[in-house]
Amino acid sequence: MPSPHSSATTRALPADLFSRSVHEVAPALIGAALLVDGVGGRIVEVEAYDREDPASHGYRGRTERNASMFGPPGRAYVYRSYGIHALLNAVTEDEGIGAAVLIRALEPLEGLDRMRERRGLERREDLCSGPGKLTQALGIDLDLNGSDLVTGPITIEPPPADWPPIELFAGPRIGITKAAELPWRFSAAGFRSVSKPWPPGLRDTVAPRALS
DNA sequence: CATGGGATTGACT
DNA sequence: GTCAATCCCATGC
Repeated sequence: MPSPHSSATTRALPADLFSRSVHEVAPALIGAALLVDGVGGRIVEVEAYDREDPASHGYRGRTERNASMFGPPGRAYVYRSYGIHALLNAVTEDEGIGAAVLIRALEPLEGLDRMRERRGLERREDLCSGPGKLTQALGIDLDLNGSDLVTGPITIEPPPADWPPIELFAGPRIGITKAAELPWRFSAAGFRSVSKPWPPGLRDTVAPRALS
């Protein structure tokens, strides 16, 4: 429920944010608000996939499935994982370049009742603690592949000013076998909603970067 | 054309 | 800890 005096909730992301390097966009999205029709929360975990990354869907070029990854920045790349789950990415960098940020976890903040209905679960920390869980909780499916992340229905906005600052961690990505050593997973410290805990000794703090 | 693996999750031993 | 659910795509014959 944004008050008319709260510029923080209506402030836009930098217009060119998604056109920047995926390695800049990924940590910048930690802490941002992700919403679909009033349901969503704060992004607490992401991973970066760049054009030269063997683990990226874009690595071997454009296919029917990954076409939106090569489209304009600031769009959604939604694909079906393991034949079952829909996973959400934010497309980055110039059109023609396959690079995207996988959204891996949210801290649920808005519309928790609808999340619980869709997920068939009660516990808050289980609602959005994984890339397939958050898409189910927010009702994101393949029909939103290619949709605009600024105009919606899926929107990503900067964190409202009254949300506390976040301590950012970087570490290895999850669930991949190729290029698994690259520290391109980013998460917010102190949230139970991250999809998996950090292995001890495999994390480093990163200075949070302002969205400007 | 057949096969195998994957940016996952939930149920089960 | 193991395993099955099941779609897209890469690889190899």
